Amino acid sequence: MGRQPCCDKLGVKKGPWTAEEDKKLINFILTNGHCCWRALPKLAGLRRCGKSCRLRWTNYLRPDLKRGLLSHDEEQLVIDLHAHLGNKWSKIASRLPGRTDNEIKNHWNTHIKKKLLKMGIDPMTHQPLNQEHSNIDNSKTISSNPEDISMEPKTTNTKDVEISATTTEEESSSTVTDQNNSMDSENHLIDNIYNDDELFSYLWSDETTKAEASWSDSNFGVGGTLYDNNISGADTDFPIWSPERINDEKMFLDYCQDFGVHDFGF
DNA sequence: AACCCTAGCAACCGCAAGGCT
DNA sequence: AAGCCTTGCGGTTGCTAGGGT
Repeated sequence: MGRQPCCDKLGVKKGPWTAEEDKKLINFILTNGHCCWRALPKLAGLRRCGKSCRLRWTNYLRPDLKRGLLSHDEEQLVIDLHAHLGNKWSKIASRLPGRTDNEIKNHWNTHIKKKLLKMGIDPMTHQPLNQEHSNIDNSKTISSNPEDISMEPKTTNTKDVEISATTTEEESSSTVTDQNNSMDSENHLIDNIYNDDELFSYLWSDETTKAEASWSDSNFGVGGTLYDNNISGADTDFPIWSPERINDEKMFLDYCQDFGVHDFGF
């Protein structure tokens, strides 16, 4: 029988999204959530495949996304996590609130890879290029097994990220640092989100009053949580932004105003 | 001014995983 | 247990803007 294509190719638009399409997608998701990506385009009046809609939403339209280049700390975290996890971009992204796997992957390929090469470090193995072979027998200091890597070459200061050797320890230690990191990131997120983007002020501006109801019900998760924790990875252990996480309600409302959801009826 | 080259990023594609029946 | 469906992931492509000649 074979796999059913993700969408009937006929009549499905591809390529860059228009502001109008973005708006439709945002409106629909704010109103109805995204219960079924496959059915979403039809329901939202979009000539796109569900996959494309999901990608657009998760990589570009989600209101909890950070925008702009990765900070030095974030970059360092990516390097450390990559040393540990390899090309598991979604897992890496799950440790960086507001960042998407696609964004991190792109950043890795365009910036970090080059930086590491310039510093004489193999971006895949995280070992010094000229020592790759001589270190094969010296696995105590630098292991070729990603699970065992306890130290990356000191590319930059690593004070903010320390990943211990074992998997379980890694989880707990990185959780602690992630929490610190994500608290900062969270503040950053609230400060920075969408401040500078005219497109978004347009996209989030009007025709969204019907979304009012959905903000208070379960469309965005239990008890009004804005986002499903699984959006960027199943094992997220950093604090996910949600109204509950913001201490007082006013702060939440301020936050909403920051990216234009004041028009949704708050 | 026109052309070429390159870097960066958004989006697509194919496959895999997991859930459901 | 098997097959189907949906979603998620990682690799890759292609467009565009900016810089250089």
